[in-house]
Amino acid sequence: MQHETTPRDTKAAIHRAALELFSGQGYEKTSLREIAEQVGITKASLYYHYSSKQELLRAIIGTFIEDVRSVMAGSDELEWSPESQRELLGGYADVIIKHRTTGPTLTRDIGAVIAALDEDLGDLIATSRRFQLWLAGPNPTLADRLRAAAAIECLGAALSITPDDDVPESEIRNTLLEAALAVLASRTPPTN
Amino acid sequence: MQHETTPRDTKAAIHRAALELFSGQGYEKTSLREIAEQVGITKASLYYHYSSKQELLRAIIGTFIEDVRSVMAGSDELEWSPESQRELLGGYADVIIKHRTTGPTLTRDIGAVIAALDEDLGDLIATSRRFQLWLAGPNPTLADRLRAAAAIECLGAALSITPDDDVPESEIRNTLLEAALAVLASRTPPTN
DNA sequence: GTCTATAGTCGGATAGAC
DNA sequence: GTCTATCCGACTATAGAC
Repeated sequence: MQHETTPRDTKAAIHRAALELFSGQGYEKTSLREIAEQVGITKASLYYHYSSKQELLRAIIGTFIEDVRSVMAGSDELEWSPESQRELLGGYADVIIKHRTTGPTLTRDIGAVIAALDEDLGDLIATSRRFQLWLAGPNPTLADRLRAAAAIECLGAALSITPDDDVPESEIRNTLLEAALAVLASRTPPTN
Repeated sequence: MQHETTPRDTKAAIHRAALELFSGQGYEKTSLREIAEQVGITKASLYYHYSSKQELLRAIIGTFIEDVRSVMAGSDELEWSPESQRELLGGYADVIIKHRTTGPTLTRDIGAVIAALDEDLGDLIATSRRFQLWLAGPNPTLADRLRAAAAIECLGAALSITPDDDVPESEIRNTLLEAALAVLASRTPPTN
């Protein structure tokens, strides 16, 4: 009862507003003035909660990055097998679907995201490479690695679902997971 | 022998420099000052050749967009069949591979590209929707449409090939085309 | 915690001399 | 065709009053 607005609400409101604006019009095109306006405070107050625009972006993508890293890191511990391959790919699908709302921000302003990741970027790229390689199976050819990349792209299609097509999440998950597995299994072209 | 530099060279040099910088650091983050600096002229001179930053972007993505539109428009004329499906998907793969260098710019700053397309955007989206729907086959379910989206994403993996992996383009094409077709054929999950 | 005010920077774009 | 010089606007960020 010390303030008329609960202290933590403002920070959360900023987070929400920023996510909305970043998704809608991109990171670069969104100014702190706009965010502050939407929340109903001024730019200066915003700086009390987040010390820079980048830190705000980091706060938004942070949990997503953590989840992705955690799933990918599974490839360092699990032995490759068709079953574990399916399991990890499924986990990856889950993470993408879970963070669907963050998707547009990530997709539209990769450059800004990369800049925000800064020192964590190296780790993430390395982890991602290992994941992709693991996914390609034992003794992979170049084509196998290409297929692994394509399979990952497949799951990214979950980000392209517009809100008005309200497909249940479980169907998105199953359909795309099967699609990704089909990609991995698509060796030796039948005709060409 | 009228000038020390051939007249048309400057315009081409600007185009090259812009493509390089846009790909490397994104459209928004690249300033006209940087581009001019790299070419060895001033900002003002740049405006002699391109009347705005957007027009420069349009020049870069223009031929790609035209090629994509042209391939997708094929779905308006061809009757659906497994063969025509394969043919159109192959054509799409060809276009993406051909314009691989433009890829990063397109991927990284979708927002700017959309803004640059402006009045052509409506057409392109409509064409793209029809293409995706056509690809999903006759009387498609929601899952079929999802698979069509995923198949298209698959081919996008061609954009993620780093220059140092020098896989021959024909192998990229065949591998990804087979992968995309596998996605479309991945109906009725075996277990779930 | 929130405000006003402002510093300081950089962006895109134009005018006009050469 | 290229330059110098300059405009205007918007942005991030900080200082300091309340």
